[in-house]
Amino acid sequence: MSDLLERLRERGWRMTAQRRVVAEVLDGEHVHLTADEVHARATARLPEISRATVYNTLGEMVSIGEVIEVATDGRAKRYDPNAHRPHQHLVCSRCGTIRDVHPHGDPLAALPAGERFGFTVSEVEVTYRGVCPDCA
Amino acid sequence: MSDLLERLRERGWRMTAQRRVVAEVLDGEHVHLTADEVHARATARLPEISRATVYNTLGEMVSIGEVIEVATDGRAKRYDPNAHRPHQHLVCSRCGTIRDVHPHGDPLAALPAGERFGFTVSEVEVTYRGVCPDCA
DNA sequence: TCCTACGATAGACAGAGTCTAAGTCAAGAG
DNA sequence: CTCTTGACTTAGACTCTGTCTATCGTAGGA
Repeated sequence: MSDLLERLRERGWRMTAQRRVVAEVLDGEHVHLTADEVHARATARLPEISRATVYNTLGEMVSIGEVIEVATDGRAKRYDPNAHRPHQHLVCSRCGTIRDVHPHGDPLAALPAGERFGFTVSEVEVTYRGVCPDCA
Repeated sequence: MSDLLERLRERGWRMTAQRRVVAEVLDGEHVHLTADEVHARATARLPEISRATVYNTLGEMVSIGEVIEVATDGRAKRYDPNAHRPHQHLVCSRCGTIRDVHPHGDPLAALPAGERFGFTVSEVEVTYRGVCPDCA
């Protein structure tokens, strides 16, 4: 557990109680939390942690690539600590559950040059939608 | 043009000046606008139209399937009147501009049965990200 | 132990979207 | 054509998510 914390330390991060708590919350969850959910869980362990710090810390983790930001429905972003392996998401349209999935092939290759309109395309995000077994 | 307006009438919509203007704005644009951009353009033709009405009207169009809502990371949702033909989106990560693209192959086929976890997968949404020529 | 630059904090602010109560008007009935 | 009615519109307050700023605190090196 908490090799996320280990990797952050290796990157020269100053290790504060707040950052430790945020990393632990993310690492301990199997579902993808919103920033405010992370804040709520962090507050349980460290009552004086502020919302801004949670947002900052999450933002920093995202920018160094340790965590992925997932925008599922235009509501709050969710944070996915499982950044070390490329994966896509499978979302239940009823209950909103998100699962990580690993499709084969490179979806980027499916976009021909003639359809790129001069963009420098760097990434592709695939979201499968359906109904999970529990909701069916 | 404006068969969107025609289809709305056929669905028994009460035809008000506001709805007409919103439909015309959407129909006349080839880029995908945010709700507030739709409001700005609508205001140019009908100065007293309110923001709530634009949101309501867009929401209704989405719910009857005449318009697609595109949620890009954290930013404002954009509205895509091109709902009758399947397509995917190419988003500029700087300015948020969205273009429709048509990749080849069926992205649904890339998800093997063993990765579906019992879900009935019905649709897939692919978003390519990059930097557009103007922002480069 | 002491310093100081990096990190944390509270709370104001901003953007996107929703809700409500009250007023308006499209379109069917007479 | 006029009346009636309930669907539609409005202004603006409100909520939610996220950002910024000024100030305070502290991790970790000297």
